[in-house]
Amino acid sequence: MKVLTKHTDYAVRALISLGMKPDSWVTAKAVSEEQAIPYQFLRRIMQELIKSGLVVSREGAGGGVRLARDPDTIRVKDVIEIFQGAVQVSECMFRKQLCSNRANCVLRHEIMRIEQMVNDEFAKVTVGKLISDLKRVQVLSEPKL
Amino acid sequence: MKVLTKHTDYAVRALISLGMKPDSWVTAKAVSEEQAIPYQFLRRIMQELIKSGLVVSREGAGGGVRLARDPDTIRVKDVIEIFQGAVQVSECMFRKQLCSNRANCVLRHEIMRIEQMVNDEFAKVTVGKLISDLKRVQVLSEPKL
DNA sequence: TTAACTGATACTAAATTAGTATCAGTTAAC
DNA sequence: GTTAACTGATACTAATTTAGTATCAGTTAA
Repeated sequence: MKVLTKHTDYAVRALISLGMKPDSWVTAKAVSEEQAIPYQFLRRIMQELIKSGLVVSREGAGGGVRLARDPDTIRVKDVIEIFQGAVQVSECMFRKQLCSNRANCVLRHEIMRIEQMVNDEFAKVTVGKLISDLKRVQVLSEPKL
Repeated sequence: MKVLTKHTDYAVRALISLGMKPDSWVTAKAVSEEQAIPYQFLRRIMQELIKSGLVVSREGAGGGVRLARDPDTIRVKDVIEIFQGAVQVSECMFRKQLCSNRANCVLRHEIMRIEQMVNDEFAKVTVGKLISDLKRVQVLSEPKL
């Protein structure tokens, strides 16, 4: 069971890269090298992130992209929704006729409950949190002076 | 984000059908009609369930399939693992070199945590539980005498 | 002997995911 | 004002997964 697609995975990692270099225009090239993401693929992912308003861009030489807002306000859930669509809340609740088969219905009820949990969890994880985790890990692994 | 594939969804519903008719051989045809599952597709799903030991079959006229054990011991998690593979515990833990990119690593850590939650939840849901939920729903919706 | 079944397996179609390529337009710097 | 370094837009292909179909062989009950 694969939770995140490459799109989402790469997007989050790109957002982390951008979040670690605040107030500067970072090129797609630089991110693609830093995160080992195929350049053209990342470009398309970036364009989605720009369209959705999570990052802003500047064209031309010396241009690039940067986060549009505080990393703490960018949730992994938001990124998932851009690339994989919203976590499905089963149609069951809204369209009664789909529930005529009740075996289907009780199963969906459980699925909905679990999907909601996943949703809530991914809403708690922000790019800001990942960056601070990352910095903590890096400090721990630094050789002692 | 789709949690269950049709394979798993159909399989669970088929198991519910079988669990509701204990001690009798139920044909794939009957299940396919009851649950509105394409017959040939269900047949292949059944064959997987048989191979994996969740159901047993009897060949020939008057044959069919039945649950191999108590519905309370058949977990949705088991079914997911048959058709969608185990919930991925990131390779990150086992192959250190994949963690050289730390942005990747902190993200995976969160994913692993959430996957574990999902895993645990689907382990709690058994076919027996779904059947009892189902019976409860049916009683509630019966017209009063 | 025949009809009702499952066992095994090969196949196709559709959808999703992953990745590539190209050309147009913008900007900084020389 | 030309050029190099960028993003914007968009069209395309390849690989993988998911969904579904079809067929023939073998087993069993009646």
